[in-house]
Amino acid sequence: MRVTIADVARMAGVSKTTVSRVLNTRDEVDRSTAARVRDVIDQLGYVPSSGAVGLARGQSRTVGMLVPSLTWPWMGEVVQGVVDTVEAAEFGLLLFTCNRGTESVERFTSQVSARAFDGLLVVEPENTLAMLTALHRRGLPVVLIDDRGRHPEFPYVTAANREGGASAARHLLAVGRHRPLVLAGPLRFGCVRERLDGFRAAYADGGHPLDPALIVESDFTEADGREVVRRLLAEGRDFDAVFAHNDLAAVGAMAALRAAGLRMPEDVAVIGFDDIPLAGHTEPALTTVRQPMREMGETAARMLLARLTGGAPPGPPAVLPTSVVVRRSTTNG
Amino acid sequence: MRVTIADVARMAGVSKTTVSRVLNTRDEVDRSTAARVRDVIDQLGYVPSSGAVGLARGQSRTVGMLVPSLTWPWMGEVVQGVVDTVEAAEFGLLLFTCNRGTESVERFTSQVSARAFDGLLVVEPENTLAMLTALHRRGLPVVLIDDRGRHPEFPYVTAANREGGASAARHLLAVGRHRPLVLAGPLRFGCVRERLDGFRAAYADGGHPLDPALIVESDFTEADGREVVRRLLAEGRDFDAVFAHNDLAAVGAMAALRAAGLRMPEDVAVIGFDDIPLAGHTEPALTTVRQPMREMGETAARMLLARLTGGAPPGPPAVLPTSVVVRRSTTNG
DNA sequence: CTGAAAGCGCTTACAG
DNA sequence: CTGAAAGCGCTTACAG
Repeated sequence: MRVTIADVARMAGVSKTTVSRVLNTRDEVDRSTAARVRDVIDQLGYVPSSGAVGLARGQSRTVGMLVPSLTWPWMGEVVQGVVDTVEAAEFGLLLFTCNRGTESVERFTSQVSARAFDGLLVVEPENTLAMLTALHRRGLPVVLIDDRGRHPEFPYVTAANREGGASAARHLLAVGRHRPLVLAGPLRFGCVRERLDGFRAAYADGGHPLDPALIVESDFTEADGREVVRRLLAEGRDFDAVFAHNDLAAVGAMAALRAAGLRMPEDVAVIGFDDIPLAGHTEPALTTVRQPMREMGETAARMLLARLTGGAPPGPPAVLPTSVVVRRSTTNG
Repeated sequence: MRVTIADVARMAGVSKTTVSRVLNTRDEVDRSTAARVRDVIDQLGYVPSSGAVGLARGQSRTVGMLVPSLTWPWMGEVVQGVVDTVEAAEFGLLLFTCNRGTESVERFTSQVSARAFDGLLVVEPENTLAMLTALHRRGLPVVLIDDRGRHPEFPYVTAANREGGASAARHLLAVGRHRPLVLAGPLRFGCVRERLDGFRAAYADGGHPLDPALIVESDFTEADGREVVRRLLAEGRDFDAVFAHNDLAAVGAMAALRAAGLRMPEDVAVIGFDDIPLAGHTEPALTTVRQPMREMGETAARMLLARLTGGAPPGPPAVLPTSVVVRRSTTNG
């Protein structure tokens, strides 16, 4: 049988109220009484029922996390950062995905109403934004981990995309590349426009304004990255570098370059964005702009916990710095 | 304010008992009464509090999952399989990691005692086995997703390691390799011994017994895979293939082979185990024995849910088939 | 410093 | 078919 607070109270010869007080370390308890109660707790191995505590207190000490997919290359880092932070605060983490469309969204929404968690972390909400806004207005604390759009309604954490793009440009300029191809992501995403802006501005500053014909929209997939570069090479376009807006597209670009018999980095230098695990293992290894995914998860979790435990107000977005990880695809020096 | 069952009861002109009955679709309710109650529920947007339901019923409709790390290359697939299955059954998934040693293990244990979840899924419990055994004996349903050891006490799901090793051997034999190097994982792991046994038996069957000097223990890391192969090449060992017990070690082996100026697959064919995302992107792309990670997650979740909802007894282990994914590292035909 | 009692929002015998 | 009441295991005014 489960050990309850009543068992502890009986055995310690006090009321449940008193046990509850020592559990919650209120200082109104006599020291020797408290010590006795603590002894009994240890002896019985008593642990409060989280469900009962949650019901009585009106909160669950649990955080929800909604992700589009767990199989994206960088998602593990984000979730790891969140789990670590949430566990350290002695909260639980309830994980949801919304990969099955409407059905999962509805199921998810009802979990919220069921008060299964006190606050919510969301990664890149593309089709759940309306739902999230409604939940947020009803009072659910929400923090976004999101690069793709701007959501003034929510606190969020993101990477320094503009500066990331600029640093990619400065790196390519430093290795002497003046005609870069930009393999951009979908231009409807905020992060894509920012990376592009930063990159463009830095090239202009460097005295080599971008050729508009060498800015091409792609869709973040390896297949499309490969196809776009193949096509441009077939058209005879001239470029000495590729800045891909994510590593997967960069890998596709590298495949197309290799197929065309071009050497990297001698003929074309390639730089990506993300620093997924794969980046260190391509041939040549891929130089890339690193997004601090784990730190982004940690930061988002801390922001949410601050609201939940401290009652802190929403607070400004957190923009975490990127860094260029230099590998062989841009330099063999 | 939160809508409760009392609100619904009042508005529908019935007792809370009746509302609870229609919620739980007991058939003892008059059809028109039930319809009226359902109307009110929709109108109010009422959703039962999961905490209260859990307390009253003595179970949480939540499954716990304990993983060593979320950043391992194949972990995303496993967790995705679990989440999908658990969500479809309208259970929640509470995620834990134990990457911070004793402290996290203790915190985790107390979550169990707190009855935060009804059953537990565990991935490769290396240092938590004692704790898990204790929990299991106290009545917590546990299912393992584990290749590394044999745990007769628990139901588990695993891949067909022996057959996987045998299929690697048959593939290498089919491409004409008779002197393979086996880059084994740590021999204390069950999966390693099984992969080795299957591989050895298939080579013996093929008329080419393995050379014991070409079976080398390594530690599943890329760095060690590289170092081992480098050393063997330096010693002048003669082999025409490498069977690495995981893809990461295979990638290390490929780096060492390339550094030695050997061509793949012409001089040495390489086959790995796992089929992590990276495998399709190495140069040459890596042939490997695929473990169905997502299916393993799904299966484990189903086994656990069967116990939780159907009260089914523990049941036998599930052994899922592997398959050889042929890429360029073993054949350019 | 301590305890009796009400309450959190449900479910479930039990009685009718 | 329906409801009053007790109970799940806690917390928290309130009173002393």
